[in-house]
Amino acid sequence: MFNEIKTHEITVDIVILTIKNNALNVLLVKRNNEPFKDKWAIPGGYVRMSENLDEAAIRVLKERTAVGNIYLEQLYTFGDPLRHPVSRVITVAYFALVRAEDVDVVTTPDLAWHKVSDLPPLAFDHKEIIQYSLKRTRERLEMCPVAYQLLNEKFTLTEMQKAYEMIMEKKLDKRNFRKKVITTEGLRELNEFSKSTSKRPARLYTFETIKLNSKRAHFIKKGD
Amino acid sequence: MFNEIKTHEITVDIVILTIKNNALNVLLVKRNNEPFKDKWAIPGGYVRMSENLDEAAIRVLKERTAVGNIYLEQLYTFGDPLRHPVSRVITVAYFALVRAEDVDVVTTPDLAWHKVSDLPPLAFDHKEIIQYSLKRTRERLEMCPVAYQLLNEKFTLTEMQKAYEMIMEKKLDKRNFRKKVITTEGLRELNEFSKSTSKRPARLYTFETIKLNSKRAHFIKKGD
DNA sequence: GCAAAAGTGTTCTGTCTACACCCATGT
DNA sequence: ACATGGGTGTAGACAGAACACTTTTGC
Repeated sequence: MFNEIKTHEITVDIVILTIKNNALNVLLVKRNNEPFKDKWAIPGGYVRMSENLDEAAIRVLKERTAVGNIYLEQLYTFGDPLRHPVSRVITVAYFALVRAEDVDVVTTPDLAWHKVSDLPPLAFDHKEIIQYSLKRTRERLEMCPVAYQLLNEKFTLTEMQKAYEMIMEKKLDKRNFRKKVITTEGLRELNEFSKSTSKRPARLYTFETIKLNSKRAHFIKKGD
Repeated sequence: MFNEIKTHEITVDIVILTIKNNALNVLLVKRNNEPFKDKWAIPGGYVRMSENLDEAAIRVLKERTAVGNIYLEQLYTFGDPLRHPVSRVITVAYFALVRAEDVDVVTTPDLAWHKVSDLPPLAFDHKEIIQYSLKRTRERLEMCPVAYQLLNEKFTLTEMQKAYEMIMEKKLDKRNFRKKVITTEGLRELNEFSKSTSKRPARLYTFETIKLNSKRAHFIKKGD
């Protein structure tokens, strides 16, 4: 009986977020097959028999980007029978936060960063998946300094504040932000200063230790 | 190639929690098939082609219990290739909070409530799934009054405090608890008092409105 | 009348918010 | 010298924590 068929196609799809050009960006691929041919989608792939879900997510991530220092967390599993117009595909969605300076993506007309505030039409339910990943990122931000995963290894407090403001979608008070952040465990003040930008150089900071808020989230280091 | 096989068996498993006998309890079934024959497990079942994941979870829930007023939320998807010793089964875990007074479970030697503080050996990775559901319940408790889903429709503040203490696994201060809870939106003081227990009767309260913290969580009402 | 649980306020402390000016540098 | 972003402190509001006694009832 149709209802009793019990094997399904399972994919992982990954929302890969980074900060680029002063905005939060997500990596999208243009589909070159039906369904949704020529529409943009988040990167994904089938789960293989021999790998667990996290491994599948990491594999898909590495197929698209050469990156070190990734924050990776399972987001939610989407399984509406109609989410895929042709067959039944259940997808385990992940989201990843990556550093712009660490990312090595060869962007082509078919693989590109898009501002999350200005997304093209997306395949499947990928818009919903991206929206949910933003909500989850906001929640994480309040609990542990995941934002550091979006920042370069050395960063100024203004850069960090910009990152928070982008994700939280609201302006923060400079003095209050710095006061709070400086008391954060694991943040270290460096004796180095930004030089690139004109005007007064800003002190650089770095994170020495990060506490994960869940044993089910991963920080993947360069070379893993 | 083996690695490329892309369909999997997919199940939903549900951690069903309630308060019984002054303790947090989880509903378990005794398996009557291999693998793990005669071990306890959380209720689960295969996802059918025509239903989405939430529907599958609700169906499994209703196969085991006749209940109204359920809080139901997707928990996490477990997909380790070795979690099932025989075949590859990926499970989307859910957790449900139900009211003792609403639950109609015919408990038998093969279907019974167990105190979460005193679990028997469990099949598969179900121990881990239960642990994670408790963590999530704690998180939810801090954000929205899901505890009301575990309490009877009318309850005393002491009962509510006991529920919080069981889930948070720590003692709370009576005066502070009451002060905070009474300012909660949606809690209504009734002109009724508990009679059953000896000693001074306690005022009863009820929730009139509950805010969900996520559009992906459900309150399922009686008769749905 | 006594055992048992119900009910009730105040103080302290730490955290979050709002808010405006001087400083160091490059041009 | 001036334009630009970097850097700094204080006061008020609010929320959470600590803490002990009186009240009401059943027996």
